[in-house]
Amino acid sequence: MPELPEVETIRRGLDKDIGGRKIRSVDVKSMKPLKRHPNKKHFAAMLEGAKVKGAARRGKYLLITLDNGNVVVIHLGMSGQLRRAANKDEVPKHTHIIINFTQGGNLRFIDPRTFGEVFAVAAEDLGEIAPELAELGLDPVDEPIAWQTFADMLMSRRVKLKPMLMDQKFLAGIGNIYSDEILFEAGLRHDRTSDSLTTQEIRRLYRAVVEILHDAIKYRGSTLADGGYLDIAGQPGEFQEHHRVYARDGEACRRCRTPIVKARVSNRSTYFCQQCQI
DNA sequence: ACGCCCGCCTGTAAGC
DNA sequence: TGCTTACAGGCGGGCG
Repeated sequence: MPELPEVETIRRGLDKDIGGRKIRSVDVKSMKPLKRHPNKKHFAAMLEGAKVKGAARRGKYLLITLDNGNVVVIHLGMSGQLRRAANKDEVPKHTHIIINFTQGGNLRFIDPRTFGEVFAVAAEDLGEIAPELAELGLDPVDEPIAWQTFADMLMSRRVKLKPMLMDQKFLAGIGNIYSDEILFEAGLRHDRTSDSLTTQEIRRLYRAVVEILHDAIKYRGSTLADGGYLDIAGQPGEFQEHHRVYARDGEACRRCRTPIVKARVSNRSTYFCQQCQI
């Protein structure tokens, strides 16, 4: 659920909200998200007493940098949320970690399905502890991709477009929702192979990747019917109102009025317009 | 090299 | 009404 636009919205909130704050203490309610730590103390000790420098993002990963040289890495998985709260606020179910600030208030990591992960690491050990971060592909929002690089990546492989867009080693940050929206915008079917695209189609796909992600960030991400994604203030996004295919099966295509089709592709819901996407 | 499936997990909703 | 089942999907791993 949280893909690049949602994570970026959270990053901006964090940067503004907790930047400069000092960490007084850390409550670990459950070790579930701390897969890479032997115990609670090992994690807490890397945070306590440090001041937050800022929040960065790589694909779907959040990186909170501290002034003691450590980095807190957060992946929200499918149902992870970060929430700013006051000390007296009720602690909801599935709250795994609470980071308390000296100025008052705290930041909570909440995750019902526990696919998310949190770990702290010395910045210089990041590559060793988290090789998957080093393997991430280009971030289409963080670093503008050269047109030729994009075309080369497509032409050098024979893969289906949807799995390719969702491959974090190719481009970082795109998941199930935005791959469908990007493919609609580009007018391409999910099962077209990467090396079958004409120059014009490559250009359309390239443009769609950048446009859809920027647009989604502008509307602060997508909050689906299950309310799985909320920003750090607990506010939903609005991009779901602009979805043209995702979760719109049976509804009329906004471009041609043909009903949007839902298919199950490699065990994932895929939405597309049979008329507009070739 | 690539496609596809599974397991991880829980809340929600549909179906019998 | 109450149970069972399917579904939501990010990601790593395994298999064909």
